[in-house]
Amino acid sequence: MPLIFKHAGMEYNDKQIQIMETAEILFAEKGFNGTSVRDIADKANVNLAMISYYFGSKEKLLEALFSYRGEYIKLKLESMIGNKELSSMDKMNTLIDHYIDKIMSQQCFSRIMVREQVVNHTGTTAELIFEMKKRNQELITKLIHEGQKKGEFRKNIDVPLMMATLVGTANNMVTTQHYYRNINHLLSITDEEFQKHIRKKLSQHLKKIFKVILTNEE
Amino acid sequence: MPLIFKHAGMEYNDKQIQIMETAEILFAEKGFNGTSVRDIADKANVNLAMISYYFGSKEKLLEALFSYRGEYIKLKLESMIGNKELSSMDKMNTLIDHYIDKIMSQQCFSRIMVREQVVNHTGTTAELIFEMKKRNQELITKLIHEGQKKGEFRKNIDVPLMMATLVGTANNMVTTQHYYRNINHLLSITDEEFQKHIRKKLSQHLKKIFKVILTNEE
Amino acid sequence: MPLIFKHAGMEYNDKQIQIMETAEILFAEKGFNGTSVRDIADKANVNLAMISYYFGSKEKLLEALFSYRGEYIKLKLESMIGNKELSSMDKMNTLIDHYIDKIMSQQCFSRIMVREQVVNHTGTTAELIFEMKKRNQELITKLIHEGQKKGEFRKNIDVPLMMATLVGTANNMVTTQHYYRNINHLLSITDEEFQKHIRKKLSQHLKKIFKVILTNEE
Amino acid sequence: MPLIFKHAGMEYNDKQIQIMETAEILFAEKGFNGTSVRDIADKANVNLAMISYYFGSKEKLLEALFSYRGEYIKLKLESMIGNKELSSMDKMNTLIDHYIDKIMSQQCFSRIMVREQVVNHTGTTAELIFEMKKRNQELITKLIHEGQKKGEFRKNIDVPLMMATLVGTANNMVTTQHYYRNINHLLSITDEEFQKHIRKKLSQHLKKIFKVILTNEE
DNA sequence: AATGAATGAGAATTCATTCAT
DNA sequence: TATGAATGAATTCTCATTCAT
Repeated sequence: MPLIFKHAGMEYNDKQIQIMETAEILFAEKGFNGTSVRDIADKANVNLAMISYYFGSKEKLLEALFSYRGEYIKLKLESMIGNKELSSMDKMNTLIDHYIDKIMSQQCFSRIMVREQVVNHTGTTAELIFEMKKRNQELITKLIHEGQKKGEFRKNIDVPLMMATLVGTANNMVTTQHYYRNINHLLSITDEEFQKHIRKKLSQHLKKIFKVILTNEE
Repeated sequence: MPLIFKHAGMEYNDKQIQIMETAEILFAEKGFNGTSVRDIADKANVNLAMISYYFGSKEKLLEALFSYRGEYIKLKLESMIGNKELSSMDKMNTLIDHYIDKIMSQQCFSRIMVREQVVNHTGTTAELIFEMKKRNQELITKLIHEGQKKGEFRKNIDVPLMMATLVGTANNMVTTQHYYRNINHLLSITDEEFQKHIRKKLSQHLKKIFKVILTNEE
Repeated sequence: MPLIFKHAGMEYNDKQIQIMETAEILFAEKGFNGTSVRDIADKANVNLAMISYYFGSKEKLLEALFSYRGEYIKLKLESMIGNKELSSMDKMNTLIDHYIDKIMSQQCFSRIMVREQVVNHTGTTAELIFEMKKRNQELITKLIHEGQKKGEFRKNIDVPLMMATLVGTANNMVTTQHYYRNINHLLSITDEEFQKHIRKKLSQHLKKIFKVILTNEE
Repeated sequence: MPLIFKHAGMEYNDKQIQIMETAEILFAEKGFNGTSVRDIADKANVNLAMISYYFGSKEKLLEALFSYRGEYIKLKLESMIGNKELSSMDKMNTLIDHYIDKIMSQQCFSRIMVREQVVNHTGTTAELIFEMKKRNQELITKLIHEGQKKGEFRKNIDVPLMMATLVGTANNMVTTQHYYRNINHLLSITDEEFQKHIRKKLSQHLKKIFKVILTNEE
């Protein structure tokens, strides 16, 4: 059984990646429970039994997907924290763009995360999400403390609430973009242009909000 | 057949409400596909066949739940729009509190909505959500136009983006509140107090944000 | 329970007849097992429970239908047997027309009989069919003996085989009439005309056949 | 998925044949709707899920059975049509025997066909029956035209009516054979002998009838 | 290392019937 | 006498997983 070796710094072969990326699309589209392993096998053009063979179970496939997709933000964050040449607000703005970039470029995964977060908070997946969240929040808190120390940011910043706005707004846009496109008469532009448009709008919008949250005294 | 009379102004009997409210809890906890009708029947202490008997199918039960829970905001909104004694900003602040109130007091239903919005945008449920969203957005747009005409609000307000922040932030808080409670050392207070705390925090936070979005020229 | 009085010379009230005639149409269309009592109740515009109330069970409803429809041929046959003014061949031809008339005018019931005959030969319905068949066969055998005694008919007539041709041909025409209409380019005439056409054709056809069977010495 | 390869010239593996032949017996005995897939699985000694696995659904199992059993007559007919050494009447007599042989040797399937023909004329099964019927009728019509051209057969032969007698008589005998055996005092002979007896009787009977239909002028 | 065949468990739904009123 | 509400049993079908090869 090749299942054992998948831990910590796990690496996946082509077949496994192919399966995970297909599963990602289907999970995003129909939900975890709404997707059968047969659906995944068919769409990924692999043998049905291969999914159990490589991942052990459907549940573990989801966990693998989380470990495969979840490493992204951390790296970006860590590399930035120590940088002395940037102001704390610059860093925060960069961070906002990183979050937007992650959510927008991994829309399928974002949808899955949103769904999984909503349901009951037990199981390995929930733990993975929790860990990810916690780690990110710690780094951001560090960044904010830094800004507070430098006098750039005001005191009494409720980090989780602030993050709820960042993540909540971006995720909400991802899940309601078809509606946004309708309302704002953006049906004629290409999808690529539309994605760019949303990113820009989100970026301006959230930066403006964050500026108020982080600096406005009153 | 008791199925027929469920249209427009639909009224539900005690058994039906009992089933819907049980389903709501379970759907929120385990997702629609993760909940079996047997789960619902068991928890609601009704016969398994009664669910099909009263609602026709699991899908239609969800739809019934939407029609049962979805009428709330509209009424609140409509009654406020015409009020001449309030400033537009007052109305908007009232609206924010209404949204928070709805999302916080119907947390299970909010979770279900979030999940359903994430998956594929077809089917009766999706249509119901779409209609609800559209109706609300139209009323809010009206309110904003009113404020713009009076000079209270600035031009160029992106309503869907603004709503994404309102709804996205509140929903994100609902789904991550256990985490919030941990981080902010609020484990000792009662749940009731905690809920009150969140509401207050959310209210302040979103009102502050909205003030900037709606008035700040820059 | 009003079930008791339904035996022997049973009489049915309007509601019961309404139910039986609706059931007859549906049984013919979708088969006994393919028709639910709910289907019947809906189509007959009666309360669902009324069917059990009046007939005891779905099975007994079918039996009632058989007793309601099955009395027809016997009477016709009996009244003819003793008639001394007709030749045996005349009687046989009249009999053929009676059978055709019965099968053609009660097509739904004929279909049901065909279906029920095909399945396993146990149960009250099977017994009813068997009784009916036996009685008819006895009368016909009497008629044939009469003809043989008079020298009109030849010896060695296999009555069941002969009846198989009479009943089998007519039933086959009933169940494949849509096909017959296609093949013979009779799509433009009215249904009434078409039914008349089939009856006439069947009558000529079977009389010709019977003449050979009954008289040709070979 | 083993479902895909079942098209046109379809071949079935042992398990599939085992299932189909068991289903055939049960469908003949209790009707399609009267037989549950569980019945079939139990009697065929296969896993319940295997039936869906191999055939997709109960309905498709019936269709498979039709495709498995329905190819028989066509081949016999086609190989005979062109034969120049036989008279048209010889061919017709051979045809009669072929039909009798098919119906008598595949009694279960014949019963199923009779039942399915009786109910509503929609769905794949109905289409399969229709196609089969049409094809056979066309070949027989060809044969009759040949006989008419040669002066062997009279004009104005109603083919569907003639076929109704052939098929209707044989099917009626199949479904009422237990009754026939009773009446004609054939209870002491073995089943094998009885079957042979019926075939012979049917053959003589139908050939005699066909001779009249096809040649007798008046 | 990879897979076709198979399966036990459980899914949603329908059904004929019952029963209190 | 008639019926709305209710239900236990059975239905077909799908599912994730296993296992021999």
